[in-house]
Amino acid sequence: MALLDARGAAALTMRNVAEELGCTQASLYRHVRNREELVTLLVDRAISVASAAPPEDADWAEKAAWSAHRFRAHLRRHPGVASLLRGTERLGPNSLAGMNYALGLFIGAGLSPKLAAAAASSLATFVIGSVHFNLGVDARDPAEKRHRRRLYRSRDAEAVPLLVQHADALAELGSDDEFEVGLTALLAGFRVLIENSDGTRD
Amino acid sequence: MALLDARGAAALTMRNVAEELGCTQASLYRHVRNREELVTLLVDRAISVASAAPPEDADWAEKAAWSAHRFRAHLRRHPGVASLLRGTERLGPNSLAGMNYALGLFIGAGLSPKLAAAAASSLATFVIGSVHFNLGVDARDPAEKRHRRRLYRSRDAEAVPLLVQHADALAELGSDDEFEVGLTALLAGFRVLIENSDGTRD
DNA sequence: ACCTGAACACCGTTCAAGT
DNA sequence: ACCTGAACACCGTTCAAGT
Repeated sequence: MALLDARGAAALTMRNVAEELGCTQASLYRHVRNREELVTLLVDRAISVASAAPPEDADWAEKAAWSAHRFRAHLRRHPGVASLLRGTERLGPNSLAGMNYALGLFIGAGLSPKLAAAAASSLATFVIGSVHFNLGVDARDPAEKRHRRRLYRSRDAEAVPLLVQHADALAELGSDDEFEVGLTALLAGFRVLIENSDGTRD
Repeated sequence: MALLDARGAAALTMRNVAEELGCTQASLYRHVRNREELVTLLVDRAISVASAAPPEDADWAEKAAWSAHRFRAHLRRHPGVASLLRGTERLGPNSLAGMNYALGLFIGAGLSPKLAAAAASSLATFVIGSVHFNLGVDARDPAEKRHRRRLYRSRDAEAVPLLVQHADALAELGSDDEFEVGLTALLAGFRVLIENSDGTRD
């Protein structure tokens, strides 16, 4: 994990891990089936750190938002972990615990187990996806902002007129704002879903 | 692209591409700066195929849903492309055209350019994320379904009681349902956003 | 200009051999 | 049981040399 944080996902090779641990690469295979398993373990551990319990005095939407923010913040602080996240690694014990928690949250809010699971999963998809697609981009860096604006403005005004026209607004939009809008929309959508399924309940 | 579809992302090596093209690996670097550039070009081409125009007689939400479904379907038919998708590769001409289209859609629906960009970006994040995190999982396969149910049911009932309790419902939930719920929620949330920003408009 | 052959510095994984 | 050294079959990239 130290290696991953310090030198990034690309440096997480069996040779480097072995060196960090002071043994040969071959010995690692005594403790871990292959590199894939090592990655799974690392990801699951990172998830455990990220999933603390939200404040008790809050409704489901506030709790969901709180957890989503915390999870995202943790992943952004450890970009190496984020870049390792794939669909196949949701099976570790800590990932499952997180899923169990989210499921309880949405069932408590009034959704059926199936809908609750879909909602929880969608939320996780969005959080992880939004980190994943903004890796290596620091939105707060002014140089980055200028670069984005120049990029949009220099495009072909015939092909993508709106990008050119609104280059300033687009450059201004950081990944934080983007995340906030998406999260708010998703939760508002869940609320609509809850109200609708309330109506059709027997 | 043929190589990618036939043998997957892992087989997309410079040596294999060279062999497919009937030349040496070294010659590839005459046409492409490095492997990264090759990937970017492939991804952008795939996006162009996926982004056809939705039917004219539809409101913004129907159009957005139509495009999202089409994009997702295309990515699922070409898993190799999906697994190559990263945040850094949204800069190809076709990706930008898609972004321009989505921006127009949400501005037309009544959002400010900034909010429209955030909405478009969130939607893309969700679509790509949901494909990404379900790679290699065929939800319709009954064996897969049984396997999921067994997986949930065999967990520790103390640690993750809800997963065990609702194992059947969770196993039933495929990635299609999951996507549908998330997409609907996101669009419903955008609608709320539009109504609110209508009210506060000068 | 474009291509080749050969090399460089890396990977993940395996396995007989040691203790 | 755990570790080592050495190898195997791969990577992406570079570069002098050819045409």
